[in-house]
Amino acid sequence: MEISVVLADGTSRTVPSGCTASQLAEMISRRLSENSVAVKVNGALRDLATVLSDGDHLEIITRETEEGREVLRHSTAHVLAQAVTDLWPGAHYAIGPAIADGFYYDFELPKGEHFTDEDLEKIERRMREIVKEGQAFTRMEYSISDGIKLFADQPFKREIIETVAGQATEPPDEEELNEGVNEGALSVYRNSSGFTDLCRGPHVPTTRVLGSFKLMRVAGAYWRGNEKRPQLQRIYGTAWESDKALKEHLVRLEEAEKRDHRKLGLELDLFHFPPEIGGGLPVFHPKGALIRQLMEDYSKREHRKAGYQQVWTPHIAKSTLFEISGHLGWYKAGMYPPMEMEGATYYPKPMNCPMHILIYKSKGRSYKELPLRLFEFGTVYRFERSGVLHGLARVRGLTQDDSHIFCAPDQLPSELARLLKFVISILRAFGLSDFEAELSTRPEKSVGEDYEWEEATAALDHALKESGINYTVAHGEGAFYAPKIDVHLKDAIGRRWQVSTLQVDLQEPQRFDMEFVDSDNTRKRPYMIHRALFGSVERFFAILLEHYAGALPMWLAPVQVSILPVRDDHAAYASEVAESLQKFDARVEILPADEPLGGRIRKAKLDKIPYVLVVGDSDISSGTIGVNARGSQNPERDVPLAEFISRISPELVARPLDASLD
RNA sequence: GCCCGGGUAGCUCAGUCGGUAGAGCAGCUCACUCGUAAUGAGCAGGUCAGGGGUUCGAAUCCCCUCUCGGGCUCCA
Repeated sequence: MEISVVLADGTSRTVPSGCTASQLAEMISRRLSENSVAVKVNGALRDLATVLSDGDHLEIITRETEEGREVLRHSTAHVLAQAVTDLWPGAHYAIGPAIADGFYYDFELPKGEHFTDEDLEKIERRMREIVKEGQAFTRMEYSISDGIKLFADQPFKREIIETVAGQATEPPDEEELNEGVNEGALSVYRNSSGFTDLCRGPHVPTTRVLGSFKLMRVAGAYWRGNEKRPQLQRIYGTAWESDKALKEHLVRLEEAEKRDHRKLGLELDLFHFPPEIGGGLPVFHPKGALIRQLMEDYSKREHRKAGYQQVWTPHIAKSTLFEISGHLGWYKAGMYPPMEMEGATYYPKPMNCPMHILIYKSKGRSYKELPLRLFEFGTVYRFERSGVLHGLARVRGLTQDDSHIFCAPDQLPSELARLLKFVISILRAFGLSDFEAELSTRPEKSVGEDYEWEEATAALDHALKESGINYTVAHGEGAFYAPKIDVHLKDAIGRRWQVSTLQVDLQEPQRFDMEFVDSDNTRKRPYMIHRALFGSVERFFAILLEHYAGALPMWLAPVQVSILPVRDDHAAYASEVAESLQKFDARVEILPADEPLGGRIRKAKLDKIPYVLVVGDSDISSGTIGVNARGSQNPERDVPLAEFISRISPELVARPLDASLD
């Protein structure tokens, strides 16, 4: 008997009945067979041991594809659990999925034991033994009741099974499906040594195909992500299709570490976090403050051009304000504690919106004033839990480039579209170009009328379509009072950061009883849009530093040109050159000749100065300079000063070309 | 907040078995005056995060606190 299957390239192939995917791969080529880790049968991932049926559409998954890596990682996680249960008999294992670049597995050790860093080496050694043994992964199906017996001494596995079996209340979620539980039957994998795990699979045929992995770290993780449940020990690892790919990944991690804004902040003398001030509260040194100022100045100018009016509001306000706004109701945990003064209670503001609303309400508003766009670099304070603080990316005192736009209901779609374009144009001006947006819709727990939500969500959707930006819809991920758009960007080494956020607020205009007089002389309620563009200046600062690895574009560099006289007697000429450049608003420093030139070059390079100029005898006589540009391997000699000035003057002016609106 | 790991000079780090603190860079002084990624010498710099305990003796062992990092949870 023979059957016919369809391969990924569309061709048909006749194979004997009973043929498995792995046998098919062997028939096609030895190379394919060696590189295959799983198979997609009619679109579903399966083990290579799967017996093929007539008419199946097949795609052999090889190890270097994303899906192939996922299988390798998942199988490696499985080996990790096996190693841990070998070394700690009685250890409970919970879940162990593949994740970006690797995998993890959560454990609970007997007698309250915890893993230490040294244990990772021990576990890794055991894993390598298992890999060497070439243990086969075999898939089996169990009934729910047999499964519960099988995992009698594995409480977490049992809980997963019981949940699905209806002995608990929750329906199966994605995680449980991943773990191999489905209505009525369990999918279980057993190694040849007897280790058994609940798992949907697929897995590689034997552990021998694994090996390019490394355990990275141990961390705490709550069972099912719930901080009320037991805290387990999570081991993270990375795994790849080859040692080469693994090594490349480790090099990428090193590269990312070099770009860490906390490290760069220290090296380039930009900011630090004095313990005397407190966690999450940075101070900016002169160079860091200058960069901030350049960012803010540019932003302010563009906001003015785009029809925003800048406002200023204080840092604290009486509790009354936050009672009206509702912050004390739903955001209290995120607020700094209150201060009592003259019988009133004051809070540091966690957001600027209530104060901007008061500016709106300071007088009667006409439809002729709308949209009213208020804008502020507003510093807010939020009580972030100590464990979440992370350099400038997550702080307790932050400055939002915050805007609140009040418009008539019929202006909402066009205003949002305009706003999103503006946001993108500013982000581009900072040299960022890889964006993705996320539209978050109404969550289950929320307030407001259905028609309001629909209208606001449709307006946001319209804006996204107008902007042409790629976006996904995150169903039910909106704030409880408003749908929103979040803009994410990818930096130079592919990391995603969330920056801008746009929200259509359905609550605050009501809470503050805001209104305007329309052209028909009736009072109407304005719509309100919250918008942070950088997100926070601190965070955006961090993103820029990491994106550029500290080598900021000319217009943001705190020092743009470093001038190095070769000898002391060239100092006067160096000053002349400096003055000429300063006439064009260049930020210049001179490194005097009290140490050898090579040493000074090195310092300037480590400071990532865009242009290092060397001036000596021949330059004085002919009015030239030596130019050593950042990133260039070939310093230039005898460049006429005027020529250099005209070369850099476009760079000295803030902003790249596509920064303006429309 | 929770789990794991750290905290030694401004920075990066060494410090063995518990015997009382060390290097490089940075800083300062002096000399050197040099054409493209580290000139040399000298000086100064420390309550070994803080507190408590064990000990004849603690950077080192134990406990507590603070703080930083990696995660979890959280994130308008």
